[in-house]
Amino acid sequence: MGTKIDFPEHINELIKSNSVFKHLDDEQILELSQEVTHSQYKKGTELYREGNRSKGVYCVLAGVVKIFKTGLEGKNQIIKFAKSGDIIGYRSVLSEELACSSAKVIEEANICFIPTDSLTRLINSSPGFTKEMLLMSCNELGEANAFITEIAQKSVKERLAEALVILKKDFGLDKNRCLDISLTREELANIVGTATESIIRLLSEFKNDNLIELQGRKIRIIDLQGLIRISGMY
Amino acid sequence: MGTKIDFPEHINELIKSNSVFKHLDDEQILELSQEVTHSQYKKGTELYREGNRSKGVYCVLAGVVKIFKTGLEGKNQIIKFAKSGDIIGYRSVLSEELACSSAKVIEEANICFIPTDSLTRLINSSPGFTKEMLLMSCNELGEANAFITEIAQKSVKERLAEALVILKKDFGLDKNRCLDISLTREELANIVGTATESIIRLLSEFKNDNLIELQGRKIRIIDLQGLIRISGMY
DNA sequence: CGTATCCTTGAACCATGTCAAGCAATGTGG
DNA sequence: CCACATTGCTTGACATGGTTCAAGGATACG
Repeated sequence: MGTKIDFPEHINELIKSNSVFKHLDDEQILELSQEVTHSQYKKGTELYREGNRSKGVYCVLAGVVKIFKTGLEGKNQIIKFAKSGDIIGYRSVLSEELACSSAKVIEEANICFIPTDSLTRLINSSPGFTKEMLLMSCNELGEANAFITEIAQKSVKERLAEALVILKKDFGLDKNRCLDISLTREELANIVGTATESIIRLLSEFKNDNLIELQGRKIRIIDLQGLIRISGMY
Repeated sequence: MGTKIDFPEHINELIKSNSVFKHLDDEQILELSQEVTHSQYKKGTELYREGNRSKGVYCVLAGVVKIFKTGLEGKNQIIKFAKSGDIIGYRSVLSEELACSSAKVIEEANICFIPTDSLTRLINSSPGFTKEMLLMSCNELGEANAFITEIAQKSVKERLAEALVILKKDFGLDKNRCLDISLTREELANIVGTATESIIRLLSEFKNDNLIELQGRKIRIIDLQGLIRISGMY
């Protein structure tokens, strides 16, 4: 087993991180490995910003990045979180448009960067790669459509309950059964699409109803079924 | 000029309808033409339904189809309208999942159907086709993300104004400067994500403010700039 | 030309946003 | 290590946009 060619460790990790790369042959990987850069990013780093020209895509190997759009009065809407295995920023690169969202590191992250030209070459030379990208895009599209319906039809309380359930699914729980992601109240509000104050009041309501416990930003899940019931998921 | 092979007329129209087909060679088109079916659908026809297994994709040559998701209390959220040149239902086919939305004809439509197997073969044999599909998917993804932010942050009034502006852009105006698409108040509500009554009250407010005129389902656009200003688009 | 669907309006209610004020936690420079 | 600044959190009071319910009128379509 093992690769025949001795690629840098971050390239091996990159390839393992996402199935889009699985069809590439050694030659394509070699070429790619000479163009991919790799960095550690601190919390708060902005990877790209809405309205700017994209220079390439980012592949998250570790850490967490939030993807968001800024509305009229500077209020942000979080579209998704990217974590290990996620590729972000590809939409504007492929459509050759300005970035339509911003990306900011919210947990120290380990990220590879693939320049536009390299990505374009992969698309043109590897049908398998393109096909995997297409699948990825379709999956995100399905999630986005579900999100639209949810935000349009459910109450803030239902949406918050669902957000907690989804965060639990995506990031899991630590040893204390707390959500393994640290978000400010404002960020929670920017997921749910509501005011910070509403989040605070609902979280404390959930606490009173013995669904969760709170210690600062730590949210301990006590009654997952209860949250699912409130969220109206099925 | 003209094609060397004499394909059925609907196949020629299909190929002209959308750039995803532009990279196919005569052999691929010939094969496709033997598998594609073609029908006229009356208003109200259901093409597919949320939760069912998809058998293929639909290419709209003429008419209008609404794509929507049904929420908990039977309330629908319209995700998009498909018209001439649009391909629908591809997400679930490619992801091999059950359909996550429903499609219903709202204006008599002329539609080609491409079975799953044919689509899969095209994807596997034509990198150009796959690439175009990827672009299409990315564009829809961009629109979906914009929609999320809008519905999460804007008031019902702003969203209705924006919906009218977008309908004007997508469907144009007839000779009387009326929107060239006929929607019930309920359908408008299902786009905007609100109650039918709210739409009625806001439409009549817009009428009082000399932005639009109403004659049944006909909506005449009087002051497009005014609508754009209210919508907060820029 | 009757039936079903759609549209409209009023009234009451309430979920949610907004504003204001104070506290807690965290970080920074002297 | 303290003082100060900054940022985030919480709570209360209040305003209001939007939903819901109910009832009657208009319109579309077979």
